[in-house]
Amino acid sequence: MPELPEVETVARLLRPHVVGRSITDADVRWARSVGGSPRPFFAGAVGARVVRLTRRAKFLRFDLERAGADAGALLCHLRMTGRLHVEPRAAQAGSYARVLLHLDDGRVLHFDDVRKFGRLVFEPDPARALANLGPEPLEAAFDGAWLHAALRTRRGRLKPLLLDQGFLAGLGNIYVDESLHRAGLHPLRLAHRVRAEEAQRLVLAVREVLTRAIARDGSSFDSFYRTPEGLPGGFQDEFRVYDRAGEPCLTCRAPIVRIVVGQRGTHLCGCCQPRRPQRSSR
DNA sequence: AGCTACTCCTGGTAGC
DNA sequence: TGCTACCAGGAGTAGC
Repeated sequence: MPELPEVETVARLLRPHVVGRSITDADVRWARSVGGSPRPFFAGAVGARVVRLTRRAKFLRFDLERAGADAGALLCHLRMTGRLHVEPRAAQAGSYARVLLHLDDGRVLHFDDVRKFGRLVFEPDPARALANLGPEPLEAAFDGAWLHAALRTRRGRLKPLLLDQGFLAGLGNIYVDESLHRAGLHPLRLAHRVRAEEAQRLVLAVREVLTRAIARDGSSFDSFYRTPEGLPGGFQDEFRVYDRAGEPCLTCRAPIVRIVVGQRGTHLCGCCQPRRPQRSSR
């Protein structure tokens, strides 16, 4: 599933192909993919020029201009099976193509999405649309002190909170499981009981996992995620718990177990991630 | 307000 | 072989 590292990879690889290009036409093949109504999408996108492509949380943001003035943005969320890629005009659209944007260099930006959960919408005020997201985990503001203070105000379990994009932006099921294992924290730990040094460990684990995953162009454990170039990522080779139920923990050899937390498959090592906090030595 | 359950979708797979 | 039932999952929304 595209999470922060996958979306970051898509932004990096797509950028040289779309920044500076004008959108000359749009072909909407599934209306809900553009927010339900093709007409405002068409009006917002066609004739505009892409001046920037950035990532915020799991969103791709294509900033648009008309006659040199800001003209909103296209926001794309890939959800589980969305894929963006640029092809020559002659290339045939796949059977899962949901939106096609024709560019002024004769090429076409394809938004494919098997499960139709993804979105490519026109947003006149992108800053407002993205305003409720939590901090970026790779930015300096996300540190142990911030996380500890933020966790103390929450009554719920650790994992559902880390998946909440309003709390922290960009993590999904895979990277939460991987980060919690590396930090030695059980996903069902109560957020407000996480101690300062544990929050610090979690910050370092999240940063480490995301940085490694970005370096490997994300994770492709099934057939869905591919870079815009059509290649799989490589971080699935570094999974320690995700999709490894029954296999030995790479740290202690105990079998990885799979439980369900907030309707999500959750993978952990019961030995390295104890349910009760370890006694502090001091 | 803050948390949990349900919904959207479809391909793949397990079971018969 | 071919059918059915069920699973995966991000995030918006409804409900407690």
